[in-house]
Amino acid sequence: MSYRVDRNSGYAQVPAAITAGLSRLNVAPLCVAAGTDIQHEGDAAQTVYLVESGWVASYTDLSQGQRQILYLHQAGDIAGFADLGSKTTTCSLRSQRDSVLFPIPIAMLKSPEFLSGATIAALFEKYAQMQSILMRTLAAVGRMEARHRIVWLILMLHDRVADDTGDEMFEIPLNQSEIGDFVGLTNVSVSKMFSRLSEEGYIERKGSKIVVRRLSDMQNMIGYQSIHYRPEPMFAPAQGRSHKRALNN
Amino acid sequence: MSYRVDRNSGYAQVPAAITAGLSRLNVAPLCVAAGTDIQHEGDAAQTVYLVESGWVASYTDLSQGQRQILYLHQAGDIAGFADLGSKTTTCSLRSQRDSVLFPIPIAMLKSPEFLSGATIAALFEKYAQMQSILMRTLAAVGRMEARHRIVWLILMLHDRVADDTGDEMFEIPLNQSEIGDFVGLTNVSVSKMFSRLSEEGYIERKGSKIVVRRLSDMQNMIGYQSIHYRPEPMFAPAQGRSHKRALNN
DNA sequence: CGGATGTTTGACTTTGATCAATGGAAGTGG
DNA sequence: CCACTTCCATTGATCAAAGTCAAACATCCG
Repeated sequence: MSYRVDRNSGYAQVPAAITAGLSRLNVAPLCVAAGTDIQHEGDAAQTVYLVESGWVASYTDLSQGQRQILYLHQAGDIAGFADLGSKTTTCSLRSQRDSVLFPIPIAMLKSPEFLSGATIAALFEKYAQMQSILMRTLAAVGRMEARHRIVWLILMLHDRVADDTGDEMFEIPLNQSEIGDFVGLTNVSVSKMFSRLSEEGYIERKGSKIVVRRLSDMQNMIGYQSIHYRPEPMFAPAQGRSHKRALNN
Repeated sequence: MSYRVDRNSGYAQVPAAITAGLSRLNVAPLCVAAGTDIQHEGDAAQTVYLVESGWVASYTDLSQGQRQILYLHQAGDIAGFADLGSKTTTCSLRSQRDSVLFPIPIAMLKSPEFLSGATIAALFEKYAQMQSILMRTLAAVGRMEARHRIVWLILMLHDRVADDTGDEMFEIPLNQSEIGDFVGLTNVSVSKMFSRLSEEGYIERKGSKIVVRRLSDMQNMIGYQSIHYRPEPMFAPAQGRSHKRALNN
């Protein structure tokens, strides 16, 4: 697996090629406290946000007051990209934790100055990864029973947050109502499912943190396939080695 | 809205900039009959497919035999992009109707030959649009009751297939079980919802085709916002003026 | 301490799933 | 042309999973 990174947030970080592009633009970082509304559905679409650290949620509110969280952006993700082609934004953004963002004006994003070959490659890769995660979310929400959705959420976050320290404890940057808004349940169901999973020894809960105790049992329960970040850059076909089997288990 | 196009499939078509990139690659079109499996989950990820005409579905099968249709690709869409960064594909592809595809090897997709400025622009725009539709799907599936999901599906397809001929009849390229696999219901529920919508005069059914009879009532029912394709190309590549500000028209 | 925020639990209700039978349309082969 | 099959859609009866409602409990914090 390799790909270790220093930061405590696991190995998610802004790809070097994007950092490089960014440095050419002279964009100032933006620090936001947890719970800040960064963008509201319907605003003019002018900026995308590259997450440097923290957690940001993309969500949308439906006509009958229900909310759907569409994506949890971690370090290295770009929020707001879906609105690149529209006049107004179609989703809202909110920081779930204290976060640092780089607001990139769309005009700049499209400038040749930013779009060097390596940066384009990194962006494509990022978008592919986000699309893949979105699709997995859709499959979980569309076709799994409540219990399995929660297991899926835990495994997905565990996967995205994983580091090699062996410390398996991590935090879900959502409260139970928000978890419900993410996986299509109510806070009550979420609470019940968590309690059951805890009773049955699949997870252990310490405050808002979680330890996965029976990882492979949970993976088997829902047939979970690990999200594998590519250990080698997309545009450097390079030596075959590495992820032979990264998958299953 | 403008943007009329000749073909009978409404105004969806392959963006010119992508056609241009394609012509530099010498890719032969691939004709597939309706119901053909084009790619299976787990295959090596080597190719993406640009849809020239027809309908292609991306789907995934879950461990307990359930299927989730993730995306309906129409002319101009690219299927398989989510696997750009992985070794094996995470979704399967199937033609829902007779279709013509351009299989683009990923190595070629990444070649500078294909990736001219205008082609990059068109790809970004396409991905943004697909991400946006995926997010809307997720919101519908995650947070709407059965009846509203069906209404959403009809409106979404109506939107994507719309042309200006005033002929409001269109075909859903899915049978009722597949519709269920798309919006997270069973075929039985889908049948009941369609029957009710028809009784109530929202739609009219002629064989496998549909006419929307009370469009704005349906839009109000679920607070539907039209997917708006941008009336002008994002990078305005053709006439020199290139990337100045193309956006927020 | 009081207030805000979030979680847990139980009683009850509802939506959509499941099961099963029926019917229709299209295609095939004799 | 008629049996026969296959694939799909429809309908009704029943059931179960998750939603709703409401109250209690926990934590945190000034």
